[in-house]
Amino acid sequence: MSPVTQTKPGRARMSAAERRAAILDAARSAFADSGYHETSLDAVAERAGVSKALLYEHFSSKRELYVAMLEMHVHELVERISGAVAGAEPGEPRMLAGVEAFFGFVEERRGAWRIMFRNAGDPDVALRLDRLRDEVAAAIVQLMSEEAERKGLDFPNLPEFVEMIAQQMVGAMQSLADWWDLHRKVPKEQVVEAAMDFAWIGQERISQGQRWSR
Amino acid sequence: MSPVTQTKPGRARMSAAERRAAILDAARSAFADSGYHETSLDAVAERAGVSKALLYEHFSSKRELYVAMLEMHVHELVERISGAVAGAEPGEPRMLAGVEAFFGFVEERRGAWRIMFRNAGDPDVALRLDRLRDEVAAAIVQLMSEEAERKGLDFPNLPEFVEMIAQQMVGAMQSLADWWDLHRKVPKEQVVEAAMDFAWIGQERISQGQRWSR
DNA sequence: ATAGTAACTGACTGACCAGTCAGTTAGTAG
DNA sequence: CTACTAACTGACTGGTCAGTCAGTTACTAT
Repeated sequence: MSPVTQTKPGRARMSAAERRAAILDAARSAFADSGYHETSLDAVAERAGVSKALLYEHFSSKRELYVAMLEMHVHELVERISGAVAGAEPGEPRMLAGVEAFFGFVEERRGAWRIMFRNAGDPDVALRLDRLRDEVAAAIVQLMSEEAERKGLDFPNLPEFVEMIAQQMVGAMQSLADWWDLHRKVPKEQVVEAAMDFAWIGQERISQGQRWSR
Repeated sequence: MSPVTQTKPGRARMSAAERRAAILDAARSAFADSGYHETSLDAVAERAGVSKALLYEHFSSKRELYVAMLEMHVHELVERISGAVAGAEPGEPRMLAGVEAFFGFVEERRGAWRIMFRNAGDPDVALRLDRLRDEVAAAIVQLMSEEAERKGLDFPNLPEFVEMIAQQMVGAMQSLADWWDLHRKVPKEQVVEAAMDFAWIGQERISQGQRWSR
């Protein structure tokens, strides 16, 4: 037996990149459980199986760690949606693809979803998320405009109008996702369907020039 | 001149009820500025022009103070909406009344709105707000069902379906209100119109049995 | 006046926690 | 084997802040 160089099990030494990834993962699960302010870095360190000091070898502050972790998931979400949208035919199939990609993310990355839109807590972080929402809304505005042009219709000339519709679509999806998070028994297809029923129909009628009164 | 009993100006002694109200008001403005965690009770006390110890004569903890303040505004919002809804004819006018009351609140009570849905921060507080959202959604479900019955239509039998539509309506309004908070130049009527265009049309078509595909 | 009580305060404490530092340990190049 | 470096740690600190306490001040009833 050569009992030399024996490291504690589970305390394997890792390369910087591996350790960084492990810390990000621990951060995700810790923050998802308790929110930003309620989670101490000691708790994150413990979950990652390292000392708190090591966290500072990889991230220069609590906020930086949080933001790096958040950004990772934001990036994934954006990639998934924009990939799905880009690969679909214009019009209805495109919207369906986007909606499905979105709810797919929510389904698979439950923890990530919670962090992204339910725990912000910190003002700066909330700001970053607001920007994300606005980007998504802007993308929707873009698609709706193309759509309208394709059909030879024109939207109400009021420039804020389309923006307001897009903001509502984003809010509706987000709210539905939150609800779903607490009602997981409902299968994804039904959720997607409800989203399409509500948002697509509303949007489509509006783009045909129909308004609520008269 | 009778320079006796002279209190420092602005440090007037008040009855318990007056002081309580003053503290709640200071709390609203302080919390609205910086969020729950970022606001210290010393800051609230200073804004109210009293010592921190006095806060504890009226509220037994920071959270209790926050919740009391929140509850006050939640109550006002609920009253305004339910009052407006109750006083309107069923169907479209009813929804319009509700939407108008809602955006009226957002317009007049800007600070309150921000506190309520933008800087919860604390998990318990977020829970209270979730419950509010669910109550509102439940009320919408109720109205939609009555509406459907009145018209002799029936909604998709799937019980979760109506719930999902209602959740989306709530989310859409909330999101639009947030957007409006940053784009105040847009007049209320246009915001209300956009909300009605999106949500009413979507809801109405669905209640006529129309679905997005086929 | 005087006693009683309700409003109010300054000064304190104990816990928590982000962030630091002076090291130790384990791979790895020569 | 040795020197070098990169991964890693325990123990500490300084600041913040919710919550407390031992009072003081002003109003009110008798």
